Amino acid sequence: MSGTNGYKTRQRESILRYMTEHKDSHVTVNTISDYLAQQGTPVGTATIYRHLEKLVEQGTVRKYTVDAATGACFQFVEADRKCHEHYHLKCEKCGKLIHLKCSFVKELEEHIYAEHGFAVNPLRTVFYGVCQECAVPAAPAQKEEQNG
Amino acid sequence: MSGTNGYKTRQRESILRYMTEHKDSHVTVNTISDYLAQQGTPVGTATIYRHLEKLVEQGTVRKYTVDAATGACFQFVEADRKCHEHYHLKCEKCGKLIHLKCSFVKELEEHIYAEHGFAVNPLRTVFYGVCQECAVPAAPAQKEEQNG
DNA sequence: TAAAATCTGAAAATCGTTTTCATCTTACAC
DNA sequence: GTGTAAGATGAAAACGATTTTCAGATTTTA
Repeated sequence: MSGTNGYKTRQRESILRYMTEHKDSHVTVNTISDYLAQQGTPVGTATIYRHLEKLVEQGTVRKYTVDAATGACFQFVEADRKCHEHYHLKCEKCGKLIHLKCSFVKELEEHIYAEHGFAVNPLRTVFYGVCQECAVPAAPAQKEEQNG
Repeated sequence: MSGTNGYKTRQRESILRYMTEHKDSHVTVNTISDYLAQQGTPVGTATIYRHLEKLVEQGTVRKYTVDAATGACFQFVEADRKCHEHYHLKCEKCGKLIHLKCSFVKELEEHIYAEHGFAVNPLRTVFYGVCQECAVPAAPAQKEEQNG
């Protein structure tokens, strides 16, 4: 609490490194678990969950859900980017994160605050949807899990 | 499949009626289960899940997730009502969920699609922030589940 | 080096959701 | 009405993601 960021452990390093090296894909706890086990440096799932939770709390990692059956997804967020000044668009299909720099959104933020008395937090708010590349003209009519 | 919509049963009627009478709230399987049990017409959760699944398949009901810990939410959808989809504001402090019916957001949605080529999914997108009640007064600071 | 703070992971506990399966109901022909 | 096949039901077990427990291991700090 008092400025501490926790002890430096092999597990913590492994997880953090994995996150920084996989910024553009849907990372789940299993993804990480399987990878580390395969690398010969297994880490218990409980530990992975615990570290990710802390990383999310401190804003280093973002937590989101694409498919309820798959479980939570996590994504590393770069600190050097002024992410607090813009919003994000997250493609539900490819997992890509788009940094949206748009004055329109800022206006909406102000509108919501002025008219609805709600102070939006840009850091945690993510717009989910489908990006241009993943937008398929011909609807494949799959048996996909609904999510909205 | 061949035009059949299943047998007409008490359980099916109860569930459908509940959905049509609660179009504006977050309905979960437990919500329905508790209500029907209290009404003296209990329906097993497995049955509720089964019926909701069918209703979702046929487009009568929409399935979405607001909070992973709470589980799936369901909402009755009327054909003429689809354009009235609304967004949600989630207070990070007290956990309250606010239904935001605001044309400004709709405009933003259209703007993002037209100018940024991204099709926002309104039901999966949640604005996180702080509500009016939790704003200035002593922060209630709870241990809420993260979801952004 | 010792004590205190923190971390780890196997196993158990939770919790939402799905499946199993033996038993009812409904729809429909006779 | 009676018989029956397709479909529905629900208690309990199974499942899968996530959390908690707890005894033992590790990192810090003094």
